[in-house]
Amino acid sequence: MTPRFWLMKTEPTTYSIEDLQRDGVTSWEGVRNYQVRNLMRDEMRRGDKVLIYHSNAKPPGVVGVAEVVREAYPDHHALDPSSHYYAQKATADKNPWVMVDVAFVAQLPRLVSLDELKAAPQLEGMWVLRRGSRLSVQPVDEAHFSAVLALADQG
DNA sequence: GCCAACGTTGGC
DNA sequence: GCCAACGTTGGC
Repeated sequence: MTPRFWLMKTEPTTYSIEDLQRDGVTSWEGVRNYQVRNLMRDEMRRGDKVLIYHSNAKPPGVVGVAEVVREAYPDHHALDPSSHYYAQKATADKNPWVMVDVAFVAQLPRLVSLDELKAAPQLEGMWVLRRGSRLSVQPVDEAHFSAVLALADQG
């Protein structure tokens, strides 16, 4: 099977790459967008590699690498009224929301900022650079994935 | 804090 | 099923 590549956004004030390094493995709960749900449920596979991206950060950018270690399973937070991720319409019988587990792989030697990603011609077409792209989980070409890691090793 | 982009909701 | 209102994302 072909290895596959992703980018996942997280706000560092909520959950940062440092948090992931500390935890080792974490469940990626709280996705409440159907496009993203479908990608996670139908496309994400164990062993897939993930760029971890800090959004709403100064500056925003890619900070690390993770790996999918558990494929989609029900996001029980959707059923918990006390959870920030409570989804009023979800029931135990009909809970549309899923999460995956990801494991820490590496922190990049340095943050590769959104500005740098935009400026890199080899990253043209990367989804995160698309205007108005709001997918918090998105597929990444293998070439783009490698190019981001290469950028991190430079400068 | 602003606001553009865009997904979701709900009245009709 | 249309579409205006509303909510969220996320860069700036």
